[in-house]
Amino acid sequence: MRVTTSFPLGTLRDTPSEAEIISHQLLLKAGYIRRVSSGVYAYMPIMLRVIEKISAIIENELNSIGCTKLLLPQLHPADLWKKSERWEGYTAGEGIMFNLKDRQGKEFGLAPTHEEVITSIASEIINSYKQLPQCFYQIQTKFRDEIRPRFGLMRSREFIMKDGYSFHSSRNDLALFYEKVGNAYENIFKSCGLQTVGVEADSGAIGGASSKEYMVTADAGEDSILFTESGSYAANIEKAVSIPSQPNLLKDHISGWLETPQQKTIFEVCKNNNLDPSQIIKVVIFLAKFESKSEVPILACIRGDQHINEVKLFNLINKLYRSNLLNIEKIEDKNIIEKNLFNLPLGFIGPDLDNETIKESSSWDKTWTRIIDHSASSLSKFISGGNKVNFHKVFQDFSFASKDYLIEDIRNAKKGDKIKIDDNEELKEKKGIEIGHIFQLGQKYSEKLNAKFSDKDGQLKNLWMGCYGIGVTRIAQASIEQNHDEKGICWPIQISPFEVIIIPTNLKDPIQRDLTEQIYNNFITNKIDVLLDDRDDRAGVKFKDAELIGIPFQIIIGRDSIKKEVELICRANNTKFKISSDKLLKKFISESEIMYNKNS
RNA sequence: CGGGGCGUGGCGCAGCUUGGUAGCGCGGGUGCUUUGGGAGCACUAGGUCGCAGGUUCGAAUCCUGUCGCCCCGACCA
Repeated sequence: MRVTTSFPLGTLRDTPSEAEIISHQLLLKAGYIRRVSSGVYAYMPIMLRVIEKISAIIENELNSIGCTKLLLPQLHPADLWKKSERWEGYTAGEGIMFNLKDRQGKEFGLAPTHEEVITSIASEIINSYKQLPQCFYQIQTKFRDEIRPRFGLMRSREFIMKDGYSFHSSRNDLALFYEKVGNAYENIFKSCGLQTVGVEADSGAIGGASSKEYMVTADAGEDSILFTESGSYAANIEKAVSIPSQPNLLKDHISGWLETPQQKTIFEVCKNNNLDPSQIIKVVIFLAKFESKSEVPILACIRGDQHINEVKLFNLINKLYRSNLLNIEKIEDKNIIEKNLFNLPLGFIGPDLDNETIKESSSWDKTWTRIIDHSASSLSKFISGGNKVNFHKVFQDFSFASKDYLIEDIRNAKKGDKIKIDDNEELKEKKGIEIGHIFQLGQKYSEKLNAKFSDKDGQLKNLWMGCYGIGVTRIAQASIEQNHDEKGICWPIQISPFEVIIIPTNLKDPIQRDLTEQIYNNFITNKIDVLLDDRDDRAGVKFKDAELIGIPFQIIIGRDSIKKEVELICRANNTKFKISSDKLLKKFISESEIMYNKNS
């Protein structure tokens, strides 16, 4: 490709002010993407080459474990999503699915994911266990109506994703294939030159049993991951389970009521009464809203030095009730409290808050669903709200084990916690960018969509399913987050838009010009991804651009052309080789091979 | 949706407090000089100051509304 005639670069001198994190700034500054609307980007030619390289790596690896590529529609009829009972949850209220009506008034959604479509199609073509297992995948634009798109391609409303769906005759076969995909994923990310961690994850709205996320570790990441140094454990903070630190037990002589005027937070109560947060039980109230329109008030208790994990809480409540849970939110709004609750001593609530606090006139469930975290239930003596404004009290031998209280894990694990009682290893925390996610869905979708096959005994059974995602555009940006310096991007060679860029420093010099053409043609003939910066610009400009766009190798053609000598420079570590032009190709091939092997 | 900030040429910004008819740097074009680290000089094109109302003799500037964008939070395969 020649910059002047077929590959305009579109780099910017200044960093656009809209970008906050480095990878987003570089994508814009180096001319890879242009913003069209909030969370909607155009991928410029140079970006498309990166996307295609990543896609090729993915395809290669998935094909090798027997997956088959296809392409599914992006416009999905609402009926299909109503069958899986996801239409309401994905469109109404907090819905993330763009949806629209055609001229007949028929409803459609723009697909954020394809379980429904693939399941209905697969069930039409799969009839017998003899056809199993099968795995179909596609690489395609997905849509999500993000409330707040941010960080460029990291959280955008339109993005390219590889999504795959597998079908199996048994739970066991699914589990085996899931492992296989996990291995393929490790290979894919390695081949992309990325450092990733596989972590246990929450399976979220998509549902299903087991789920694993692949994270690129980077400070700009939006997820927190907890792991042990030895690698024995790694999980998303949403999912992580740990042993809380030991509490400071209350002294024996403390008992009865504590007057705590205006002390509504744990911090204030501790400061004014010389207490430790682990001696207090914090009570937080939530409202759970269900698809069936029913609303259930939740009383969640946890030790004062710990935090409630709302994902765990959500999953727990979702399991507890029949109807689909839409969301849970903290009850904070004064109007809502006044309308539904009676004399709520906000800031002074205890675990024994009376059901009488819920007004008869309220549309809510009339009893509190009481959930106590293990960290709280194990305290035999503790301080909590007195259910009376300006008072806390000491609870002694309070029995959470009675039938009114559910003792569960609703706690955020945190760094410093231990994993096992007999193991001293502590959890560490890092930020991560989720670039892949694999799930064992089980039979959730095949049941809803009636996707069956005949087993060996001729019996109709529901298909077992897995689903597997990789954020293609997210990989591109995450890679920049991991591979850049003060000059710009340093692509891993495997996903770089070009392997090498040729920079003639002075094209007016006929010797340089001829040598440039000769080298360029030679590289093209040898099927090397080469970009020729044939702009009639000063050398400095071309050097800066080459560094900014991050091509791993540069060939500088300059003064020594007369001696048929050129320079080969490695972008990442700035090693330079002065070399005769007839040995250049060979040298480049050996150097680039080293780089390919090092990264993968 | 709550809090904060910003919309002025392709990009980065000044001007707004105190109204007087738009400016700087970079980028673009042309010419000459220069040519291994974002060149110099000269000339030049390009903006209904997000949009709509209002106040005023006069609005980028003041007022009202509205749209868009960014950041924090809530939210999130």
